[in-house]
Amino acid sequence: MKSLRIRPAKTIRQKVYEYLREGILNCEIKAGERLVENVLAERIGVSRTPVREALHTLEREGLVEALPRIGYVVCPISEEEVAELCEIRLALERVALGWALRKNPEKLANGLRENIYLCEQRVEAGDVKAFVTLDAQFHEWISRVAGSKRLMEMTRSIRRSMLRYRIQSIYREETVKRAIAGHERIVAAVEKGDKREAQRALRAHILQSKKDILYFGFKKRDRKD
Amino acid sequence: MKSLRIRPAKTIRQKVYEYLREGILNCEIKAGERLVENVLAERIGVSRTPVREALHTLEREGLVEALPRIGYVVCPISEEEVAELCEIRLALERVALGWALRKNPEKLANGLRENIYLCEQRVEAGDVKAFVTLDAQFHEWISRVAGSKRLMEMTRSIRRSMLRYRIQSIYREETVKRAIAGHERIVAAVEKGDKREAQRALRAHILQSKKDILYFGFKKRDRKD
DNA sequence: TAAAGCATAATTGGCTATGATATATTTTCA
DNA sequence: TGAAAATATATCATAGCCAATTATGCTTTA
Repeated sequence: MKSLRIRPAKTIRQKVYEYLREGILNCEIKAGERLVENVLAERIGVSRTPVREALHTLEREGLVEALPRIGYVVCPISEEEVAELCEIRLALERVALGWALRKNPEKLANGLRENIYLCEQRVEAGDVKAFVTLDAQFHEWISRVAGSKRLMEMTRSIRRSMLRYRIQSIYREETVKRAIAGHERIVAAVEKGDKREAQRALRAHILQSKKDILYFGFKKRDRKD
Repeated sequence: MKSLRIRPAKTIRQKVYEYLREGILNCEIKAGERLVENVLAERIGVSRTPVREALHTLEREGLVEALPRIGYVVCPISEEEVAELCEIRLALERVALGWALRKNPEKLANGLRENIYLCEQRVEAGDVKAFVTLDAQFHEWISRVAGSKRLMEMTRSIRRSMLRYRIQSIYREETVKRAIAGHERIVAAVEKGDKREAQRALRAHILQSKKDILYFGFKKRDRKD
């Protein structure tokens, strides 16, 4: 019997792109660091072409800056940008939540409720790190039920970008528990079918996470420039 | 005296990208049409490399779909997508308007007021088509004053995508005049410093344009599938 | 010594050619 | 007719090359 393959095999440029993206988001590749086509190609063991194209994709996503004929550098970070991203994210996820509630509130509620269950289970077991993935899934579920591929891509991209900053705060039990409480409030409103309250809860949740990020991600800095 | 050049010369891939983008937005390249690297490269008179990279950019922007190992096709259009885009656009421009009002309301008001003046001038002179550009500039100004490069890119990209649909409605004197009136209401609120009214006006304006697009862009269709 | 000028290196942009791979289409043959 | 095989098509990827541009280090000179 032939094997059914829905997803085509990943192209090399996708693999390279994802590899570099993860490196940047996990801060293994630091802000300001240069990315040189040749060096990367040799290190990874592929030709320049897919590396080049992966860098272009990263540029379009805003993770690296392309300086023509000079090279690529990982974009630096700033508090303003975090605040910016949070507000854009909030606006987009509000739209997603509205659509999801209109389209299929039961499906929405069920998925979110299950996610919270998994979160609590993991956190109780001491596995705080699992929250990174589960949190992403929580928010992605909203966009998924909303049914807009475009909106899902946009929110996902923004959430990803923020991972660079969240990394400082997201592993703390304190912030994780607060985030789960935020999720809980959203789900409760969704289950009651209260759209306004759900959006208020989403707003509060995202703004709280913004505070956490800014506090834990930037408090230690002491730059003068 | 030598000319000062801040912006480096455009790369070929940028030119190809813009060329194809305009073609798609103006509907000279129709939805469903295939884009073949070789054919385009030969027709344009460049090698395959920049064409390829331009296609990747178009894909990331959502104008073409990449079928791995098969080719590229111009994305089809649908009413749902237009509605989607309008709502996303509304959410993002609301954010932009809020920031712009907070940052520099005078600069915002002055730019918008001048734009309206230019619009009226052109329309009175019978040049309805000029509105396409001026309308883009009106909305871009809001994002520009807001001061977020990211937000500006996002709203611009969405507005551009919609040009494909707007093309049907935007040249009609009726809709142009209605749009200018919408702009007028926004500016009036901005000049009074009334943020809530400004956002209401923006909302009304964008939703009206949504109606126009859906009416003039889709009323003639009679598909059965 | 310090500044200016020059040569060189580094890096991406772009072109060409070629082969690999996956999909679509046509032909062949039972 | 219908399935299997061959062919065609288009992207994916590699390799190597040159061009354009910027950075850098060295040399020269006042």
